[in-house]
Amino acid sequence: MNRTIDYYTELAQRGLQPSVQRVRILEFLHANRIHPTAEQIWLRLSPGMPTLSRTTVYNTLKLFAEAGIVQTLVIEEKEMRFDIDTSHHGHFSCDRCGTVFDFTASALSGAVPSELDGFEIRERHLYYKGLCRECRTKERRKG
Amino acid sequence: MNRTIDYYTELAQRGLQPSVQRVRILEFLHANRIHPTAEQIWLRLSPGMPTLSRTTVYNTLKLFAEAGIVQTLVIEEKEMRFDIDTSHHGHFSCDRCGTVFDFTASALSGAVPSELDGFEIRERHLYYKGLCRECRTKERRKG
DNA sequence: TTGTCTGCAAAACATTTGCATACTG
DNA sequence: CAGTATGCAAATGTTTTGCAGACAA
Repeated sequence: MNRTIDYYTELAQRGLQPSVQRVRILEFLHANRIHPTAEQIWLRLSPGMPTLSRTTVYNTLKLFAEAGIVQTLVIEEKEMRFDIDTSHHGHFSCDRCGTVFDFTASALSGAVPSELDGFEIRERHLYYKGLCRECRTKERRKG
Repeated sequence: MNRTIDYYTELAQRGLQPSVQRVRILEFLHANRIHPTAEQIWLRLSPGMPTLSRTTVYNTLKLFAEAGIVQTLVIEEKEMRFDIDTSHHGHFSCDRCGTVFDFTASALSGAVPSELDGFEIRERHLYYKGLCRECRTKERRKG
């Protein structure tokens, strides 16, 4: 089974033109569950596609977000991250190594507080920050 | 009772030099619970303090954040918001008017999932996005 | 007087925009 | 052929940095 074809048809079925760039970006997101930034995607794909521009990566990610293919995470200042897993889950961002971890979060599926009655909720995000296990160990060693 | 004096001593007690700029920014944050951006604070204070620079506003907010006087919200892309209320609560950001609302969120005080065992959690944020009551009504009127 | 704070100008950085060229149906 | 996608270069907007002068303990 050919994955490239899978993603090609996935895009086509959603009514999006399955250009080479879009298929490769979608492929990358499925294969690399690292909540990448646009820059990371570009850095990893451009060696194999020398003409790929950052603009296209940005355009494509915006398109994917609007189509509901990815969710956008604004957990850190400055750069946005993209998650191909659009299910409800929490995100932990390590202040030291920058890695973003997933964790299960039932709070995101529960009832909405009455203070928000009448509000239309489109997105729910639960973000934790701190030190991941590995970085915490390293910090302790240093002092 | 003189509020300016209160904030002056609050800063002094925390070991921060209570400069005119810092007192005014602290005062503004207490009086305007709007989760302002650095730019908003500068826009509102500079008419009364013509020499106030954006740099000072940024420096001061960073200082306040490090001192635990404010919490920083990265709910929206691009600009950071500052909240003088450092207690556990959720934030709702309206996609249309940009207003950030508070809501009670017990999920932020509960237990941490076992997936994060060994992690050091320093911050927890719950962000909702969508349309606030008022904007939802307006959207419906438009069709 | 010695270190810290302020504020200007310039830099840094992620993202967006304008537009010409290249695809694709 | 008509419409959409790509990609370069330039613009945008927020935040940071370098540095000189002002201020405070």
